[in-house]
Amino acid sequence: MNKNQALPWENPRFHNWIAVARACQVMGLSLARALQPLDLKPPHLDILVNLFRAPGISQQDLADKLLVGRSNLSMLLPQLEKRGLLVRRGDPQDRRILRLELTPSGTDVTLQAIAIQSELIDRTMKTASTDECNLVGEVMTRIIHELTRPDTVEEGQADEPGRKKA
Amino acid sequence: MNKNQALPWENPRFHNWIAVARACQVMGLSLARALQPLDLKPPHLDILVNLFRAPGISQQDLADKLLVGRSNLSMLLPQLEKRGLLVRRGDPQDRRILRLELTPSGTDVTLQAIAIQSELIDRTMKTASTDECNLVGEVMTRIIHELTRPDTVEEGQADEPGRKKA
DNA sequence: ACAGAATTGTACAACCATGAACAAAAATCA
DNA sequence: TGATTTTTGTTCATGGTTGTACAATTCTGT
Repeated sequence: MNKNQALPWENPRFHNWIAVARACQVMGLSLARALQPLDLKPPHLDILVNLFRAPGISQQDLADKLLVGRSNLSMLLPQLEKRGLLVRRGDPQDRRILRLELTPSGTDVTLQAIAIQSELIDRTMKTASTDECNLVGEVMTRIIHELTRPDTVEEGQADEPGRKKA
Repeated sequence: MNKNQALPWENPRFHNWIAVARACQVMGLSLARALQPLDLKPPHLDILVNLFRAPGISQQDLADKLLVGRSNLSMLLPQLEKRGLLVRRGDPQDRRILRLELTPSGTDVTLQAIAIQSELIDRTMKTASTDECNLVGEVMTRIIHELTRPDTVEEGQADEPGRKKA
């Protein structure tokens, strides 16, 4: 039991990551509250932003970007479509695919939501200098690459988050 | 509409935070996979670790620490109790309170889970130097304080995450 | 002491997310 | 061409999370 560090709380890597995780959690809660007036939740915002930046994307590609399952989108997208925020148009070239696009009203809501999120993030991150901020982003990018390296991810045939890339 | 920054993608604070959020997401997915052999999910680990560090804590205090609702714990704790990982003992001083404690078997599982999590975090954070790592943690701590400042949180009387402190 | 307020944990309905099984369409390959 | 495999999206059962309503207990103020 004592051949390696039994309790990792004095390990800087460990407790510093715990701080990252907690910051994400409180940011998520704050964002959820800030989005309430628009009747949106963070997952909805993720969808809308990706549609804003990549109009015409398919549901599968969107699921890959968001790291969620296709079934998730199959449940959420009809709701947003009924609210008139987006449309799903069949692709004549490949009739399996539904291409997603924001409606004008959806674009409007998306811009409002982005403004809310941006304001929240800006206020929050003002506690760090630009240099610190950039360093944090750089470290996080390295972490993402480390965790998505194909040889450390090796996984099965699931429908769900983190599939093998075509 | 153009009185402020319409699209914040060239804002360093914004896109660097997006990197933080994504890193947390992939870390969460990796942790969930790494915990599968123990038949635990990240929320279970959060509970066990807090019981390990604060034996005898009440459900309410635990919910406050985890930033989840009491009802959440009322659903999860009986499962873990049935698995023999913890016990809920009534407090003779205050008969409303159930005090939580790990069983020996629960302590054993918790130590295994912590080892798994610690290994994952250590491998991941090795992509950053100790100084970078500490700076990240410091920035995150500032962010947490900013987001939990009482005057910016002002909220209602909900049962759920982020209540006013007694 | 006692009435009203506050706190702790539970029960339940609603919603969200996941993974497996499925149908339709396209790609592959003999 | 025709058979097999792959890809895309849906459906459904399961389980996780939230918020509300509630019973039991303790606290507060008079």
